[in-house]
Amino acid sequence: MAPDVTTPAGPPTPAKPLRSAKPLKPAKPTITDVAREAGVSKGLVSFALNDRPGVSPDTRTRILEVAATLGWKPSIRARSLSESKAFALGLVIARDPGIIAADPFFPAFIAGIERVLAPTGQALVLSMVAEEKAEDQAYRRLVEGGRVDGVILTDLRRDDPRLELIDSLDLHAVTLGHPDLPSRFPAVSIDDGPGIREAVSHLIDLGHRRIAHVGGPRSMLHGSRRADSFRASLREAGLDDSLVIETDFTAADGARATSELLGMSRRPTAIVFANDPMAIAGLGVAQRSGLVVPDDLSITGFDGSDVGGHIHPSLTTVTTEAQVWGAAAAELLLRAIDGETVDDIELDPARLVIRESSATPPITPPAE
Amino acid sequence: MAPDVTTPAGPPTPAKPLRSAKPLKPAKPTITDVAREAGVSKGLVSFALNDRPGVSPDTRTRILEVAATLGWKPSIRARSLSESKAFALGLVIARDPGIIAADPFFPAFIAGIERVLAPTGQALVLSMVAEEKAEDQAYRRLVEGGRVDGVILTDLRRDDPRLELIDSLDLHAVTLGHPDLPSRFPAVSIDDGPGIREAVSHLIDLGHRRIAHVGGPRSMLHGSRRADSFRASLREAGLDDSLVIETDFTAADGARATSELLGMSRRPTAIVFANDPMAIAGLGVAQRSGLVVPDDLSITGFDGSDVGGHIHPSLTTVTTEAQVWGAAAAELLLRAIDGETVDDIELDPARLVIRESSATPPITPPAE
DNA sequence: GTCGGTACCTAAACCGGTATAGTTTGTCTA
DNA sequence: TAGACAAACTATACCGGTTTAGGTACCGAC
Repeated sequence: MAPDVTTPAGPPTPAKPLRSAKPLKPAKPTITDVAREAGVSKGLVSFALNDRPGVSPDTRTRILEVAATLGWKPSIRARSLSESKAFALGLVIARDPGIIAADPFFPAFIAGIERVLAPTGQALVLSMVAEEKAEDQAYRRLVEGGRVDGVILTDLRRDDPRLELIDSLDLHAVTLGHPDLPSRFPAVSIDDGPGIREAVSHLIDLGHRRIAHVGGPRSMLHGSRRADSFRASLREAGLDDSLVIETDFTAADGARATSELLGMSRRPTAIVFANDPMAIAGLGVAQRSGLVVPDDLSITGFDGSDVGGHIHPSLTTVTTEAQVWGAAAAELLLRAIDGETVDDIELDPARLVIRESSATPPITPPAE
Repeated sequence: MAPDVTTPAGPPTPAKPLRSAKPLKPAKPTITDVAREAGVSKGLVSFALNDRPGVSPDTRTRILEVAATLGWKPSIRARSLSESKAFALGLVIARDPGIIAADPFFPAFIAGIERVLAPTGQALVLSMVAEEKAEDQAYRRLVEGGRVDGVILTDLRRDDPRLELIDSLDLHAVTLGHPDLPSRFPAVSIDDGPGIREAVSHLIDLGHRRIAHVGGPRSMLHGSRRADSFRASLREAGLDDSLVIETDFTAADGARATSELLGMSRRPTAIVFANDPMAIAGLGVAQRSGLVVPDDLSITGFDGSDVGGHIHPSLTTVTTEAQVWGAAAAELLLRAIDGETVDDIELDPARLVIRESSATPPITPPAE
């Protein structure tokens, strides 16, 4: 037999140095493959796989078996196009990464969303933008290509323009907390009020009379609502409610606010912070200026963090179940997308966890 | 003509009470609408919109104008199906939400990814699972339906089974850090070594001779590498390198490890922690047991957090630029997906930031 | 005058599902 | 024994893009 000239004779070709040593790609099966293998039409396979009537029991099991042995998995891409659905939810976080990093809320919240989404085969598309002005674009990007079926709106603001935007984009949504505008979107909310009130009355019970609040931005609804609850609690007790300082939720700004409060001629004996990172930073400022917490100054946080329980003194804080929020929001949104008319959900109110950073005030009021 | 009995005659049906008061939905335009409006074929519109040759300049501009006035936006769903691409990247985070919450790394990392992704129109699909065993499922879900074109692998472990898994799933990937197995995936890495070495020699320069390390899980590569660097630095200085305690990265476990170290007969005068939350918890333990930091004990953290700079004393730490990591990883992965052959990227090594929690050790060594 | 080539454009297939109209088969009824 | 009707199944259109195979028209060249 003549040597084959097309492939030069010689030593057996050494295995060519593939970057990936995979010779043949499995080429994952489509519904057409299943149909051919089962000897039925494509449409019938679709029926069988979606548990719809009009398929004889025998045929149905045969189709399912073939699909299983072939390892068939539905293509979300095809299904998306065909059903005009994305099978995904969107979450846009519009905060400076530095702030989010310090805030234990989002990771737990996202974990809660995932817990609900995973079993349904849906996915979470996350978009994180630094500035609020880029937020519009983020939502537009998500919806324009049809990437998501709905979004979860966090960090609601006063007169939040996103409500209008989402509405105009014809998208489903749920809000975290009740917006201050009429909204056609269901809301998942926790009443911050009881937690703040608990914190304030805890401090009053201990004997504090000058209590300050280091709050979040008033432009954010939960920020302003915590401040409102704080003021209301103090007024009801007949105390001065004017010691409220607004911050941007960062540890740095929390430290600044604390310095300001401690520099007053009649400084407060207790400070209620709107989140844990600020409380921890405030604790640092107090200690730095020679005060002993809680002997000279009591401190409470919000949104219980892991570290708060381990610092010295450990932080009295108001805990919220971020995971439960996430799960509830995802569940509600999925149902809304499914066409159900859904109602708002009220979750259990935030609760105070008393630890070491709060105690009776000094007997002689400071600087008086 | 006999009255139609199928639809009973009667007053005109009143407008049904819509929940949304939007009468007509805009029905966003497709490429076919553009084609009809511009008087050309669908295919030509596709050519014009994708800057491909074969379209006369006049026609091209006309098509683009029509597309603009109609407000046409490409459907990612259709494009996905047609091009067999998802136009999305996946990130699976397999840690307990509590740990992630305390760790400032991920938010910044994700922000970095977004910064690269947003301009390209791609999206980030996030999956967060609590247990490692659910991880496989998470990756499978992402890839099966074709939701992502590639994934970013964080928290590499020893003999990480995911490398094999991703490979078998025929997916693109980048790893954060070099895996300990041969891998066909490009890696983005920061050498933790210099940061740890800087921290150790900083402490040695201050006069410390008994230095301990509270490290991450040895099963995680960056955990064990930090520990290795720590040991090597000490050995090179001729010091005891045996004081290494393994933790799970949580503040609670950091506190436990610190207690253990401080309870020793000859306790260390300095502790190098593998992350900031553990360092802060460790600081709490030290203070609780009556030690003054940094006079009696020096402490360093890792992965500089926002709060670390505001506690008292402020935390000496090793900073890593998580945002830069994220951006680099996303960029690399996009290029790999595009078919380019890409090389590993080495980022600037982590650097020590000296603050207040490190100082000269006490003159009389403790408990001796 | 026609041949070849290029520039511009159309028609139609394709991606992998779902939805719907229509066909076959069998059974029950009149 | 035809007609009605339901069950089981097939064929095909459709979602909205991309891609490829053709098809004109116009050009210069021989």
